Amino acid sequence: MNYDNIMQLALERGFYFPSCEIYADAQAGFWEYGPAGVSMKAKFLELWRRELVRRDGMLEIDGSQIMSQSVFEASGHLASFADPIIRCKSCSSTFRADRMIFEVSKIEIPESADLADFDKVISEKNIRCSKCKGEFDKCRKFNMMFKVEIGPEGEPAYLRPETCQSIFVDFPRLFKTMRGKLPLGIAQIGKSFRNEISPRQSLLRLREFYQAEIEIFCNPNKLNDLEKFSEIQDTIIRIQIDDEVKPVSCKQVVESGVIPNKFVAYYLGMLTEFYEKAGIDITKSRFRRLGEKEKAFYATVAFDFEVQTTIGWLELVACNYRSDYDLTSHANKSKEKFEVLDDEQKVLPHVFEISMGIDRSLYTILEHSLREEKENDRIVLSVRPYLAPVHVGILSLVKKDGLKEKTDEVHLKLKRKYDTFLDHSGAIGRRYRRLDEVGAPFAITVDHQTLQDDTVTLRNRDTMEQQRIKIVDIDSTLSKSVSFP
RNA sequence: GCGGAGUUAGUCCAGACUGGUAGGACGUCAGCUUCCCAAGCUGAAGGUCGCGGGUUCAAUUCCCGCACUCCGCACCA
Repeated sequence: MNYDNIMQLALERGFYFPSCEIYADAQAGFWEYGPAGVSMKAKFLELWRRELVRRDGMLEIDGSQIMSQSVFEASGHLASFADPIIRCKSCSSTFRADRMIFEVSKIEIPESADLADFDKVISEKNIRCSKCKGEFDKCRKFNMMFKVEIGPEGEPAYLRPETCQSIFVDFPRLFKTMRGKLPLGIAQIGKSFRNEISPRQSLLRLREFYQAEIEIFCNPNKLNDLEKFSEIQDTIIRIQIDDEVKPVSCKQVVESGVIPNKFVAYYLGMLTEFYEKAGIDITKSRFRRLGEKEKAFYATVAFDFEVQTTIGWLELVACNYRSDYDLTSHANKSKEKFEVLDDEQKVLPHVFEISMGIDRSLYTILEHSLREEKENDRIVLSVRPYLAPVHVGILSLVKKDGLKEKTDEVHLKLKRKYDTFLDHSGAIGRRYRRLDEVGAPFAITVDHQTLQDDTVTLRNRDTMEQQRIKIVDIDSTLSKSVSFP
């Protein structure tokens, strides 16, 4: 199913929809999660906690979304998270100054150079608009961070453009108080904000979006000294080598030197296992090593985890080896000490980051899970049961003869523990179809036989088959079927 | 930001050229019927036709501006 099908499902079934849509001044790039979206997101994040945070013994924090200016002076975002742009005075086309200059004059100016340097070259080389030959306005910086003003004096601060800065800033306290030992993972789920020039495609390019980020602090001298590597050494990851995606075990990928060390391979393997359990079609995924030009300014080695969707390859996770870039910067700026003891030696940890886009991941799960079954005239969202927005539909075959009351009783027993949907009205087939579309893996139906022997039918979403089970056994049956792996 | 196409009920769309405040399908709700897979019948609710301005006696329709959505370019941690 394609992007449009997912969009329609999202709007009709309450997965997500545009923010502030009743007002004309609603801005692009902001979307809301509806009930089904929230339910699925919560379960996805629970899986993430299980498969990454708890599995690897990481710490989880929840930091402020607004952070002080100093943080971003140190992190480099104030200077580097901005593009020098020039605008044509006559046709108002906007270009990146550094690229325009390079194309025309072959002079390379780093994008972080002073604005005056760009203006100087533009006037010296008489660079004109490539569309209309018009003159350019003065070069200016477009910073993608949202600035906010704090208090009556309007002190400057920023909405964080990535969640991880809290983790770096908090690292000294966390390491001391949580009795940290390297390697130590610190994780965070939260919102980040980027003033994208042109947000697109609903959840895929947002101005306000969710990230699940993990920063693993490690001793750079011990990147191949990792006992737990044996856990994932046979896990197959799909990695792009010379334009070809090959499935290779984590062990092989290190031995062949495609991935620089066991440490990185370990987390890429773990990430693959996570997405497999999240129901993404792993055969449509790849790790792609980024070239020098594509990498973020803080990364020394970067792998993107990408998946194939109907609108092309989509980046779900950025895995960056950030070395000591962040800790050194924050140490210099704040005078705080970031060195820690590892085997009686003082080291400044390096950081490997797994930066996941939650919204994009959820979209991909929907796209990889939604299918149309023409023979049964239905659309089915075959998500993993433990991620389903609704675990179980609870239906009365008909309303009368006391079946409604009996159904309500069954519902009452289940609704605290499971995400249920109670439904008494309409044709039974239609109610099953509706549940199929929100991905409910099971439906329980109370019929006339229920009144005689306290049994109900349990319908399986994917097979449409039913089995009859005792009411007292519903809980244990469901419990097994919808629990996390 | 540029170029193109759009925006009408929860969803998908018709209507407009020829101005007189809207219609279908699906969905939703209620009732009857059926009694396990979108059946049928009856009825109902739901739209200031994206927003603002202009022309006009009258604008969803014509004109202008803006926003949003989609596609392409550019941008993109």
